[in-house]
Amino acid sequence: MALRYALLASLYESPATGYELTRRFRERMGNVWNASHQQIYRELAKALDDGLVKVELVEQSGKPDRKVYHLADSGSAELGKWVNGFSPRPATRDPLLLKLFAGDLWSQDRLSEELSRYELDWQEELERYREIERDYFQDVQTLPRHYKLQYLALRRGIMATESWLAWAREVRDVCGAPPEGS
Amino acid sequence: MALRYALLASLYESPATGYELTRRFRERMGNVWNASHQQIYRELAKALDDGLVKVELVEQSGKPDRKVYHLADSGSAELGKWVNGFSPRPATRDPLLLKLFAGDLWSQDRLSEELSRYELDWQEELERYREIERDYFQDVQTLPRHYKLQYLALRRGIMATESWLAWAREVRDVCGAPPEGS
DNA sequence: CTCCTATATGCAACTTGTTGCACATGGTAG
DNA sequence: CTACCATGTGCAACAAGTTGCATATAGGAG
Repeated sequence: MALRYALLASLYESPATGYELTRRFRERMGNVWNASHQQIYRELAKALDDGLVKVELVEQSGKPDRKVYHLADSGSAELGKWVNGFSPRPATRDPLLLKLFAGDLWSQDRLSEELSRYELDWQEELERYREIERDYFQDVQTLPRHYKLQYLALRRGIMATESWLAWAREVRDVCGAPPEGS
Repeated sequence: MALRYALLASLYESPATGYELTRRFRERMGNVWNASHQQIYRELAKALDDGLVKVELVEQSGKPDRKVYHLADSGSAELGKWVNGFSPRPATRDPLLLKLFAGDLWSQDRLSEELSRYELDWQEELERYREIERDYFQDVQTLPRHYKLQYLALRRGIMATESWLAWAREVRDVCGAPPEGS
């Protein structure tokens, strides 16, 4: 049911179309929740069926009509119940770490190569996050609680990515695989 | 297909029954891969069907026979191919972070309470990891590569958990929710 | 004596996530 | 002129993960 709550939580911020929700997940909430547009459209239809959201049709010329989804009263009630309940930690399933257990089959060069790709990725992501931090969260203590909490989600993204980068350095230390430029 | 490779990787270490694989995932590889016993038995049957593993029946009195699975040649070949290919980063879906986006519906007390539960959990996990580190990985540089890589998986667990704990402290700083004993 | 835990296996139904495809148009890059 | 990208919606098939149940025995806690 968690995707359902992810959608409700995003609609709680502001009404949106399935397309916009897809972008929010990809761009602003990538660190928090992921879902494809197919999954989102499917789940929105179900939530509509269950009366948790309402739709407003907005006609457009050329393109298909926009279906703007709003949170219904029962929707925010449900969301409230879920948010105030306890959620267990998500399970980890990481292919990169898994490969370490078949290390003898993994050539040192390929490990190093793959690690470099990940590092580039993490570095880029970290820079994106830091930019958002600079641009939108200068004076955190003065912000209303709502934005403080979103800031904390961003901070989690930053810290998680930094932690991966620090780990990558340890991998190179232990395995003697020097970074790209050395 | 990734669960399949998780099983092959674990069998690459040593042959095991479905039951033992379940325990390995839960105890030693919790940080890397998770799967229920139902999922594991189902996937083992499929892998057997595809000729990637072999079974050896070991009779027992009282209990059901043990089915000890071994990696077949085609199994380690497949595993080798997968390990040396590139795996994209897994998507994140974290209910705790998601709740931050519906912050107005989340009472300060419940946030603080839930955070405390997570912190206890992380703390315990961290101690378990540190114990393993102390007991089995004293002289990392002298270990063969195979164990070095497993050590790095453990290090990832330690660093990830430490990072979560550091984040929890930031949450308390920003939200003014003091830790348990204060 | 009963309940719980550990060992050891598995089926069936359901939910969630992925992948490939489809349609419709306007703008921009080559 | 053509190909791709952005907007906007969705179906269908499949793979993966969850939840509930079932079976069988031995040992320990209460």
